[in-house]
Amino acid sequence: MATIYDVSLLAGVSLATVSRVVNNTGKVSDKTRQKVHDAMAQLDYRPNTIAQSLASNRSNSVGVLVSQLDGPFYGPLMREIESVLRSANKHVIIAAGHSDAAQEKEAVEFLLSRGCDALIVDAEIVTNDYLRELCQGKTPVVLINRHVEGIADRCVHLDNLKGGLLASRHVLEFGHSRIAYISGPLFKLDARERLQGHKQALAEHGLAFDEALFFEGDFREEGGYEGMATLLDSGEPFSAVVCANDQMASGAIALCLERGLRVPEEISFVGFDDIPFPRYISPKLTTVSNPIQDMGHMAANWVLKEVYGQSDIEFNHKFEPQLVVRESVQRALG
Amino acid sequence: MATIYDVSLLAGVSLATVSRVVNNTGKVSDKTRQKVHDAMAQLDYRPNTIAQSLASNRSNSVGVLVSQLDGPFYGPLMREIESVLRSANKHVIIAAGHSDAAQEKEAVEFLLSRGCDALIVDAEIVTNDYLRELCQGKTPVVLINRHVEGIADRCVHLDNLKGGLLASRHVLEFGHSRIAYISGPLFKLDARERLQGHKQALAEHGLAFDEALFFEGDFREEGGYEGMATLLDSGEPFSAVVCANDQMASGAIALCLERGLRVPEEISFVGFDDIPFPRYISPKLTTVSNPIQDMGHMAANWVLKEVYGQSDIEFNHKFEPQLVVRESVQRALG
DNA sequence: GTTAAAAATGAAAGCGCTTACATTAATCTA
DNA sequence: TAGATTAATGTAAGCGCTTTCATTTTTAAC
Repeated sequence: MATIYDVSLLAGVSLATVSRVVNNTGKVSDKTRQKVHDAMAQLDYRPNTIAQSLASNRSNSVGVLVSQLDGPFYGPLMREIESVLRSANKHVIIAAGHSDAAQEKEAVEFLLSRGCDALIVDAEIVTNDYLRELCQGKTPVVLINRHVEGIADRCVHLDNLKGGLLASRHVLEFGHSRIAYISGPLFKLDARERLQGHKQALAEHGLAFDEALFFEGDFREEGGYEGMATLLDSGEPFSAVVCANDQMASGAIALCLERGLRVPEEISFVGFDDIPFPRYISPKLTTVSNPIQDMGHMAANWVLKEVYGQSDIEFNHKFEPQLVVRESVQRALG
Repeated sequence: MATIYDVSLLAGVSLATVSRVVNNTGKVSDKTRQKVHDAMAQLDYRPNTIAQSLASNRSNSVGVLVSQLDGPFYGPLMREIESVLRSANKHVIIAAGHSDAAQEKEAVEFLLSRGCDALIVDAEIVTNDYLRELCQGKTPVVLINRHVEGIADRCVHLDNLKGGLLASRHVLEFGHSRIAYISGPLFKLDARERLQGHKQALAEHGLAFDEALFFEGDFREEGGYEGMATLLDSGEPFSAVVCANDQMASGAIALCLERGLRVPEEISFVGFDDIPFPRYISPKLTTVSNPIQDMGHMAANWVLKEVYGQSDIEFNHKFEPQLVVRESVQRALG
């Protein structure tokens, strides 16, 4: 592999000049530039990005921490981030936190030691204090899906409370009053916020929150399935189920269909996130949109702007969920 | 950030010695090692991986190229790769090819120039010649989801033909004879191989392949939905649909349900890949398993073994699909 | 107590690039 | 046309680490 030195030799110029044309910095005469380009082409020269990073103290890479690499939620987020960054010729190092404090921290360390110019972090478990300290460091950090006091200007997040409100209000307005709730794991902030929205909606309609109609799931199909079974088996009557995400809603609906319950005729369902798949089940799932891609877009552009001076997007911290009415909620009987 | 030099100063030893204890190479007396460890701890020293890479010509990073970052198929693949590699303290740089030749090549260039120690490549579009040449290079490469003559020892792939055979045989054995086929995009090898399996199964049963019952989709829900509409609207009779992947099957089933067709009573369906979601629709989708995670595991371990000398897994090139019988196929009437 | 072998350590030359600064060439001004 | 600007190029010192090779220290052998 040819080095910059080989190029300078062949072109008959100095290292500095080659570097200038490679990076398009400083003044270079057209004639010289051409010579250098020719030499680069002839040698099939490609800069060693590692050496560039070391010398310039810039890695042109940004670290992304998500809790999982797969799933309908993080996939689109990463896709959006990668796409924005790549079109600016930056690239992405991805690490997974697996919803574990130690792994999240280790991943951050890792990305930092890898010389990332910035971090986009979707941390579920680590404490606010840890994140505040992280933001103190010299590597710029954006937080996704999390609102942390004191560093609000670094957070891109969804108004989960409002989302929860929207979902539950919808079924309430359809006349349901016995409403089961399948929650996400409560160690996750968004799960707690959505639940809070639900409770608030209940209160608005003068209804008390009933522990017997509550199940703490895992944000996955399995949890919804299991939660639905538990709820049904408890014997408590209810006519609608609000699920803290679409995956659990899908699992819950699957169980209902297995047991021969008709949806939405006998039980209504609302989800959360508006992931693609449940649009293809029957009934099509009524849900609350989560503009995760927009948030990824925003985070990536923030990095472009703050770190590379390349974007002039206006920073928007808080994204609004919206109710997406489809077919899984029906008016309560009686 | 403390450098190795600071550590050497504080510990009162040379750079070389610090490097030795950091990398656990060469001989170092216990006493010295302890001094160095103390100094590192005191300074909160963490090696600069970029400098390490430059000096050692080893980046401890492996590049992964997939066609998409999201979706039910690539997510688990990446998860598995990241997990294996990370537990060996390597890390992953991910790039997306977006099913476009130029982008795939650019991504490979990018990963190469980034100094990856190895590449795991799921390339859909670039030619076999390109891949053969790539494998010639000094960076070791494993190919996933693709079988290329001449470099078969670098390929980890699924027996798609057999999978296609399994799927179609299943409906054939249930007595169907008018079988529609919704294919993946034919520029993709796996789509072609699966189709070939279908044709072969047809031939085994003395049936001719009928163009009128064929639709070329896109491996996404939309394509299945659209394909189903086209097929239905064509007026050609058929009692079963074989889909080249589960996503298209889901889209196709969704359309049927919209039109009030009962599945599987009126139309039977088989999918391919066995992704999680369609297990939660009704009817549960009969499909063919695609051990994508196993393949990712294998590819990652190959890298560990060949590049880092760390694994002693036995290399398995070809993975076998299996029929997963659920509820979406019913005996043909008459 | 020598001497040879082994173990521990250090000196220093890179790895391929960037960049401040110095130098030289070209252009302008009066 | 001398002197002052400005443009173009080159020199060389790093960036933080690894690694070869030489040197010193310790241990072993007799």
